[in-house]
Amino acid sequence: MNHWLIKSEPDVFSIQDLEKVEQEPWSGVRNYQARNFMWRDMKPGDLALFYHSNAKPPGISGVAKVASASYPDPTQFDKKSEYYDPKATEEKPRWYLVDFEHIATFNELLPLQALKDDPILSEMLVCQKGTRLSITPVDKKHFTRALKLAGTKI
DNA sequence: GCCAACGTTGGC
DNA sequence: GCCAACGTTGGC
Repeated sequence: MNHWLIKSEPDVFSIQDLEKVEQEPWSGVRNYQARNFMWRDMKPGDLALFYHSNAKPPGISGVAKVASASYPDPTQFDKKSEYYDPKATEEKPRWYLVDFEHIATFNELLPLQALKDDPILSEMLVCQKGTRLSITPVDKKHFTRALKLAGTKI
């Protein structure tokens, strides 16, 4: 099983939103590296840290689970969508996504600063300067450590 | 609001 | 295929 970190701006879609809807298609990813992770590497049952970016403060807010195989992101075909891609066709889709299912919401956000202050978690990609990828692979040891610091068991 | 980092676009 | 210009991300 692989572990991941997925970023979302809480103003747009937060862990609380995911908790409400229970499951959500991760649409709108328009970066090839992030797409490849979803399309090629994510498997149903994989677990992801849910990270709030552009938040005050930013940090990990909970855990989600990959709940589907990958399939074409329908918003790429929708002319009314802000994620519409004129170069994508139904025959040759460009963008793929998976569904995520809510697993846990942390009692308290695990802030980015706490990740940076931790000798183990500070190795994570999200702590490195200039890492803008919205989906990154995470070592199991980092995933486990984050849950421990958050005081959450799943 | 600033700005560093970095991905994408398009002219050549 | 190079690379400058441009746009976006996201912490601060």
